Amino acid sequence: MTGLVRPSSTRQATEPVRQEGLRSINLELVFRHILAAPVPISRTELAAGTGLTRPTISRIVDELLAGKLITESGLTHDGRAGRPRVGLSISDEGPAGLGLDIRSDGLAACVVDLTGTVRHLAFAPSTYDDRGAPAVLAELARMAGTAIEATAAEDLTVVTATLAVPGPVDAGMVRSAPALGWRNVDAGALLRGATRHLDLPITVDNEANLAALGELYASDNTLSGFVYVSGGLGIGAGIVLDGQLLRGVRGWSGELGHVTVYPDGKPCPCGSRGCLQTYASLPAILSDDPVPPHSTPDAAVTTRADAGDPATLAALDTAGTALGIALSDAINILDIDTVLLGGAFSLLSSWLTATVRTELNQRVLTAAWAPLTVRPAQLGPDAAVIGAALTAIDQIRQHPTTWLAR
Amino acid sequence: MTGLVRPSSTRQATEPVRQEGLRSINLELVFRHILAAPVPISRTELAAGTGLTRPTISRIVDELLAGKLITESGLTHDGRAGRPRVGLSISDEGPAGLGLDIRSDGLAACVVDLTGTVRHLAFAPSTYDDRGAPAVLAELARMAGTAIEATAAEDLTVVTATLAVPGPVDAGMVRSAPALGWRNVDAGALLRGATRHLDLPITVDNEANLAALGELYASDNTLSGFVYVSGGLGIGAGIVLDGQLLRGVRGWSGELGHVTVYPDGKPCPCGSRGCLQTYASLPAILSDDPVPPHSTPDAAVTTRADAGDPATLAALDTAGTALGIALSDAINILDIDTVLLGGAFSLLSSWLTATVRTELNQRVLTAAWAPLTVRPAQLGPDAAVIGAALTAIDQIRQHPTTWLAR
DNA sequence: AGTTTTGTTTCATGGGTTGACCTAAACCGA
DNA sequence: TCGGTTTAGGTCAACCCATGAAACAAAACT
Repeated sequence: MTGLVRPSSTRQATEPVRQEGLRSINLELVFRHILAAPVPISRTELAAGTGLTRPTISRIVDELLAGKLITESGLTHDGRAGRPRVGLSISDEGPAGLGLDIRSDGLAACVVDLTGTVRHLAFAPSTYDDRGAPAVLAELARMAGTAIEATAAEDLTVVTATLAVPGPVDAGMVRSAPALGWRNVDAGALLRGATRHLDLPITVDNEANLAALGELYASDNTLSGFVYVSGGLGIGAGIVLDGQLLRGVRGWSGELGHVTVYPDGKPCPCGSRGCLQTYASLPAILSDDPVPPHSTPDAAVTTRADAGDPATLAALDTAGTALGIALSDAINILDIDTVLLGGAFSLLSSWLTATVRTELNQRVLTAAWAPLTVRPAQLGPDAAVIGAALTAIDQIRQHPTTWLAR
Repeated sequence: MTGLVRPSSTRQATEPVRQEGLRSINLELVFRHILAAPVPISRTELAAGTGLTRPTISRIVDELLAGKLITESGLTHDGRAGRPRVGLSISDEGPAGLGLDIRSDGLAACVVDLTGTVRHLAFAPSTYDDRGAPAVLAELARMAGTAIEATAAEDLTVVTATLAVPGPVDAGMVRSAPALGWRNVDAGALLRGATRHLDLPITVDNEANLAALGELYASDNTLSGFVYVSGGLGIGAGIVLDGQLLRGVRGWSGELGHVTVYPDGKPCPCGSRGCLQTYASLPAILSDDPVPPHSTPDAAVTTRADAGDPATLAALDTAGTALGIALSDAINILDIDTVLLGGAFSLLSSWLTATVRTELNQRVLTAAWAPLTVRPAQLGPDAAVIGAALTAIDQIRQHPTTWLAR
């Protein structure tokens, strides 16, 4: 994995750059080169790649080694004459990122190291009907503690945490998360309180946004612009353009579930009519059939579809059509070339993909000469936790100087 | 006007920064501070604002003065004790940007100086039925020559040109512009050929995109995220988020005219059904009534609406509703807070705004707690030319070093 | 004339570069 | 097997150049 880093030729400083700042810029440049290298890279190769001289590279590498951000990983004997090169690669010890996720079926925690490898992944099934937000976040704080302890044994230091929540978030405040029965819950403050002893900086973000970032990492940056559609009790979307998450003015972008599909269609709890959610969310696909006890909506739909239940198949067709219409709106507006079906949709993709493609090909103006990709997400239900952990560590990946200055 | 500049805390270098690069970073920082200042600013104020020391500011200011990017504009006697401050402001001589626009009713050319002031604006009524792209672009090249000559007399040097075209553009290639009857016309190459003697770097972009940038400038950066909807024979949109134009993966974003409003609605020439264009474009509002000779579609609609023609008023209502639905999709997806009605819609706004607002308030999820603004665009039909000229000059505004190094 | 603030000059600092020289560790040919 | 060759990497000087600090000059006010 090479991370979220995208080259950008523009440089916009808001504060002056002094000589010391110069070193940190070049240090970050070198670090990004090491991040981007698929195999361990030598000092000389770095000098050639960055344009800096060997003495400067040596200085910087020494600093990175001292800060445990990179490691020397043995010699490369490639048969050529001369002294073998010393490989440098991102350290799998040192700083790490913690991801936390409140999923419809339980709580998840995840630790990712600097290389982007998942080092810890825990899941605890849970429901939310009977418990309030403080209890849920206290439980999550316990899981965070366990994750930090477990990875500390492997010489990892968790430096930041990101919490994924199924709903729009605004500076740590969860505006509304119907799946959890939350309204205006200050999840950031609650979690900070519950993890006070850990002293972690905590960020809260939308689940679909983080899952999109997870998929971006997992794709090794082969995706340039895509929508991650997360199906569940509601429908959310994370939009990535040019390797960057599109957050909107207030961070409430990606409300695909409330895009109008049929202007005079079914009423939606939001007050509008014909929202995508009323056709393609799990409750809509299940219509009024109750979910059997000890099962989940996700499982109920897949088992019925597998069994060939005609009502369910018809509902999936309706859902796919509606999803395709909403997505073609998004693509006409945004000009992106890939759709990732995530959340519950990743399990249902075999019933949805064809229908979605049909609608896209008909309705997206540029589809005629620029093909679109529709495929299930890679990381499945763990996309959001992993994305959250990766986001947390990405701050250090992009700005290693802040970690070195700790 | 303060320009497109937005502070960005991230710094991502792809090439090493040496001492000289350091100076250029700080030079650009200082230049942006001067751009952002509403009134002439002194060296000492710059030092306080940027965090650099006065000697450094003096050095940089000397360079900017030598390069004619700024001028010393007299002393400020504000009654306080001490030596009076020497005001520094953006030069209204020196580099300038040229904008060119192929409008449905004619050709336009515009020159804007570094301060963002329009210094030259010319319009030549014209139709396209009888002429091919080469003839049109040759005419435009003549207008460019005149504009450059006229402004050279005022000590302005046009350094770049941007061409606005009503249709999706891809590296200078106009994919399709139905209003002009163009398909796959390499407008960039043709214009470069016709202006070879002027030796200008030429960019081609979508008309709605450039108009959006024009409105952004004109708003003095009070807009953070907005959609500029351009009504005409078709419907296009320019989307600005965080002060930056959203171009999409291939630069084809903003195809609002082909957003699906009624999935089983009227067929559209694009092959789909129920596209916004089939309800809200000028031809749709005029339905089948022919435009009188010596009039334009724009004028025909406004005169009929002013006269209270019931069919036209009904059509405007349908158009407003469809526009509101499509815009609410865009806002749910993008999270922006302002809609600017541009092109022909700016003339029709008194009949459209209320209907659009109604739909937005019903269909946008966040409208309940975050109010939306809907208003006509400020610059009217000249938005695109002005935006094009501003884009051209904006390269120097953002990276003055490239101009100094010429 | 003294004060205050602005803008400039002078000098020291410090980072990066160049270039030279050196060591380490592989290969190669005798 | 051994010394020569080749390449990687480290170390040291000298230099460049932008910034910062402090002293200095300029132009207003009191």
